[in-house]
Amino acid sequence: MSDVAHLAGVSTATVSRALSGRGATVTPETRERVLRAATDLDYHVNHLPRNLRLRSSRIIGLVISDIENPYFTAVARSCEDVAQRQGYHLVLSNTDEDAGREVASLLTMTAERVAGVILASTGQSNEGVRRLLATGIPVVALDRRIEGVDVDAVTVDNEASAYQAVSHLIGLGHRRIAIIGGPRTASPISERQSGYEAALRDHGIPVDQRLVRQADLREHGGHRETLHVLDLEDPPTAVFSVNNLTTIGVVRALRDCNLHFPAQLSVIGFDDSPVAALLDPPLTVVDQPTRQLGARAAELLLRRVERPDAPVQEVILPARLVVRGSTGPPPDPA
Amino acid sequence: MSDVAHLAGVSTATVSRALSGRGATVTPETRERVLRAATDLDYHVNHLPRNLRLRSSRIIGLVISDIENPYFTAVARSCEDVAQRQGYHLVLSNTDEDAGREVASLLTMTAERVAGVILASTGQSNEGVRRLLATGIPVVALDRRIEGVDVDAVTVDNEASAYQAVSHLIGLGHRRIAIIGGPRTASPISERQSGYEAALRDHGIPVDQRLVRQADLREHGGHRETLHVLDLEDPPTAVFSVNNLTTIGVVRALRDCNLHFPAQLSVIGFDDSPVAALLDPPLTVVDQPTRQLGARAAELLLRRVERPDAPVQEVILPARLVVRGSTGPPPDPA
DNA sequence: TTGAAAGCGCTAACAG
DNA sequence: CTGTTAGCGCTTTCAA
Repeated sequence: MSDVAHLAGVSTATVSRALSGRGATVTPETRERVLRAATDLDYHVNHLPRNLRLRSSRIIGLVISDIENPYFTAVARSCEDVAQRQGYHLVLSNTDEDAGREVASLLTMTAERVAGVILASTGQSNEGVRRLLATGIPVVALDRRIEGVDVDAVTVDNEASAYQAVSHLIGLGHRRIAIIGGPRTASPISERQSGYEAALRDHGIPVDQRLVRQADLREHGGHRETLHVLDLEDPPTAVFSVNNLTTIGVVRALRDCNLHFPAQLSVIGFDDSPVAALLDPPLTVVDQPTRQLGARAAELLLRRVERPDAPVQEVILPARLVVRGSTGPPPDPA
Repeated sequence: MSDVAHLAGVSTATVSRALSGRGATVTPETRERVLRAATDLDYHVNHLPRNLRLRSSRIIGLVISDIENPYFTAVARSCEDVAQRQGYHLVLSNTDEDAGREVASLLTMTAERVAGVILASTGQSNEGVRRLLATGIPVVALDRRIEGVDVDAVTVDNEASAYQAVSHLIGLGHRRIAIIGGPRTASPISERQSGYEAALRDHGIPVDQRLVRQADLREHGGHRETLHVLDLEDPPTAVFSVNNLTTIGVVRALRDCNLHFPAQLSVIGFDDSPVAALLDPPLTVVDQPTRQLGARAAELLLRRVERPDAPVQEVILPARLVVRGSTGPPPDPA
């Protein structure tokens, strides 16, 4: 940088002003000279000292629980689009639903003084979040609320969408509807279960706890729990799967049992994908607004980076039931 | 930090040595005192000055062309696992096959002085790579070679695997085999096309250019090009799709035309996934070793971070044909 | 509008 | 083994 200053015949302060041009006042002519000198010397700014001086970087962290889940990658993509447009870069970190990894990630991000963090928390510890906030780094909760801290959040109206999905099944005549759920610690999952229970209750159908299963949020869990409910003496006529990965397991289980949907069993999954529409028949699903989730989260975060003490905001987005071929009336009573 | 030094009754240099403990020599007793002081004051190290001083961060960049492609997320996951185990963090950047975004990403990573970069290049410009290397930041090519620069690389033996896939079809009796390819600029794609041509040639089958299609690497392209070849007066009896996203389009096109595989047309796709096995019948695919690709790339990079002038290494991993139900003998001549 | 100079908070020579 | 000291390369007051 001092080389550039020399060549342009100015001070390093002026080079800085000319190049970063942040509200700085430089003669167009001086700027021109500096720019040319920088080009001639193939000079490119180094962010390390800048970050130190500014006590922050233009990087925002996105911490998700499963990088291989299309739901999160869709969210990540839209986050990145928004961030990039504002001149921020995205650091992606994958926790695998492991609270320890989550904390470790957040501590590193704190140490690196990222500009802010968007977090889909495992919900098992908020130590990492507390340190971020203590260091003055804003946090936006994505997909899941974070217990015990008051931060901006972008979530989906899980209860309403589950209610709608289950009501659809009830409307088709189903009475025995299984739910393949997950750990209650994740708020979206427990909200979907609540929506399921509310829909049954409102239609005068008692909740049969044997039909309420908790799987891991993987294909394996969906497969196992589906086999479990199919094995009951009074099996369900419909299955509501609350997660895209478990849905794959559900479909595989039906395939294994040689059961066809919707003739023998109706299926509703969560999250849409090109492949959901490719199954035969195509899957009825609850489609989450992933694009918007990511974009809104990034917007909320960047807004707060600029105005750290704006009022806390919570955005709840609606999901939408996409009715396709995997749901139909229950089979005639055996 | 100076607060901690005060409380522990030592200098900041000793605090640094005690906390980062890099080959540093501190009495266990002193370290103990420093650690306690740090805990008492809730002190946590700030990487910004450290990065400046060390002229580098412990962050490695991973630049991919499509964050929503399961192939790349699987690679990213294994990269991150390896990196994290060595105390590095991963910055993920998505270029969307856009050379401009690729260059911009690499310039930012250069400015942030990441420890190294793993790059699946669009192959349209190596300006970003040149600046990285000029700044002394190592680069590993992933999936695709980078023209004009001599760097470590981890790729798949695309030609051999395509050869194997097409030979499988020929062995079943197919003679008219279409390939749904992509832009030749991406080396894996053009290698797969070469493998396709070699297999035909070795079996005495002429290459019919009307069956060689170049799609974008998206679902849409696969769909369109499949419809195109099906519309020929002499349509193929088998389709080889060289990309996981185009394969989805291929399957959708067959669905649209009410064609069943393998009875009326055999299909081979690229990249395995839980869903490929769920289609009815399940898809025959070329399964790339994504786990290994990511892990080897990260290992190569970290090795080079430590020994910058080790000899350049190129790792070529084999892919494997997984024969399932979507391939069978061609239909009886009409 | 520009320059001089101070400093961001660590790390690493060097001396003791 | 530990302290002193000198930076890392920018940004930003403050004064001219």
